[in-house]
Amino acid sequence: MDNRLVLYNTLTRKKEKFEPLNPPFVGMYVCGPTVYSDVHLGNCRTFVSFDLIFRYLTHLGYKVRYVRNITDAGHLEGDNDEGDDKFAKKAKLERLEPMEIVQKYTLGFHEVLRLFNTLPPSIEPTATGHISEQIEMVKKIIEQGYAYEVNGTVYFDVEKYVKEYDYTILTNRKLDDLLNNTRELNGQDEKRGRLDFALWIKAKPEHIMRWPSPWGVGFPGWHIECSAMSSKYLGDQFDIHGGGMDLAATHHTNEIAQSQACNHMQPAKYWMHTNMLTVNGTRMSKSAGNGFLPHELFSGSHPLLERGYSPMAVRFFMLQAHYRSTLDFSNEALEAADKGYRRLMNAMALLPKLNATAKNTEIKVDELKARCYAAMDDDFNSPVLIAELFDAVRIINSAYDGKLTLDEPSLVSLRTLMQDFVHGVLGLVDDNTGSDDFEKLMDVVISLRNEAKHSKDYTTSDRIREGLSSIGIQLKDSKDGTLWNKI
RNA sequence: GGUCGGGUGGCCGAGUGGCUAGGCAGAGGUCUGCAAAACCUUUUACAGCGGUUCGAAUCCGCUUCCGACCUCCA
Repeated sequence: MDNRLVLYNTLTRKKEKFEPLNPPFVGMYVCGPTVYSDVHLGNCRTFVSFDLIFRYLTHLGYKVRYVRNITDAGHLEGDNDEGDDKFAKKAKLERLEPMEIVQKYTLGFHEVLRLFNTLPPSIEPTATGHISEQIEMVKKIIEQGYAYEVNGTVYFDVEKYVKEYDYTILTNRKLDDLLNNTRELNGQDEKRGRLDFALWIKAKPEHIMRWPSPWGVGFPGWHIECSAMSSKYLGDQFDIHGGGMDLAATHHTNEIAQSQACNHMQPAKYWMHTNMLTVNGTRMSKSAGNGFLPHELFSGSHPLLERGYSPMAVRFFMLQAHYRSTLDFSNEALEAADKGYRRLMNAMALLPKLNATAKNTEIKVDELKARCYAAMDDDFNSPVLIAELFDAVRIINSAYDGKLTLDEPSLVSLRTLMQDFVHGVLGLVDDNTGSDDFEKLMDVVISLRNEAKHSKDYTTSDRIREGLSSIGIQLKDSKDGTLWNKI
């Protein structure tokens, strides 16, 4: 097993050597979506990033248990007992039961991630399926003295917590600044401290999603589900906790506090945060109204797009940036990524057609392979990996053109390398191949055109080529025959 | 206002104290019936100003611009 993997830990703000608590097992928890609306591309980026991480850890031989939750309980719009439950609000708008909303957007989420070729997590627990675990955890936190109940609502006592623990460990903020920047408590507020947050919230009469608890009928606060479910499936302490960077300051900070108060240990050894997808330099988000929906991108129906892009081209686009960098979304950038993706896929398609020769012309596949691992070992640096793979693309194309030769071991090694990294680690597949029937049909068309060419009937051969081009099929002649691909 | 992260060539986007990132686009060439594809060659960089250093785009300081978080969002 590779032991040179280094990853950036938000907890320490440094790259650290990856040493799992119980090798070869790795526990990874990633905060999933709140399924009250369509996922947008920014959400997708996070899940594609963690898919890359999951795939690489698995590729290295780790036995990864990847837990990603579905948030389907009725959290409030704000972190206090005001505002509407998002599901109830949406249910009213769409005239559906809250659980119909949950079902609809859960299915949509799965469909989109399937199109992006992400592997399903090992466990995908839902918040509503773990109400009792959450209640148990709240009870334990109260027992430990870090929470208090007021009129059926339970609050986490941050002021007590900060006496023993570092509340701002994840984001390195100063407690005084947090206090100064938080709303004043108003007269009706039940909370003792300004930074206190709800673990369990008393349901108002109109609140639909509600469960009985020791404190009366209510629903869980918006951080407790992740603490409860991660410890249930991965233990009180596990290896990696991930999510979008936007979750670090509040959600993850409170998760750590809850787990520490309950179990007296850091829940995760490594905290990993993925950066935001931006549009014109500004974060893509639901509330800002600049969110692209996946189907708008695939079909090109979004007003800012000139055309549609395939899910795999978009995945490639995302992987060409490092997960901790922002990635800016534009027509030009997508266009470039799409072409690069096709170039990579075309080379992949040539790989089986290559023939080994007796001698190798100075191609050192082992060195290339080492560079690929070095790239991924350095905090999952997929852009550098892709740059290395384009070296392989050049080798493959040159070999196909007969401009260099590969001996049998090199060719086998090259094929394995490309298979492992392009398909296995990057999760890229060719979305442009047709069905078997279609392939056979193209063989017929191409042979007709080649007959015309041989008889110097270029009018006919060009008509075929232009006709195919007009329906998006590009022909590529070479000495060994004619290849085609969809544009 | 506080905390943090950035400003890299036409675009996207890596990286680094001295050695070509890569993709796309542009230019020239090879191949080709023509084209495409492919291959070869090639132009455009590191926000600004100081400092450390034999050497900085890379480290330090200042300036400036941008963004994220601090309020629901991956």
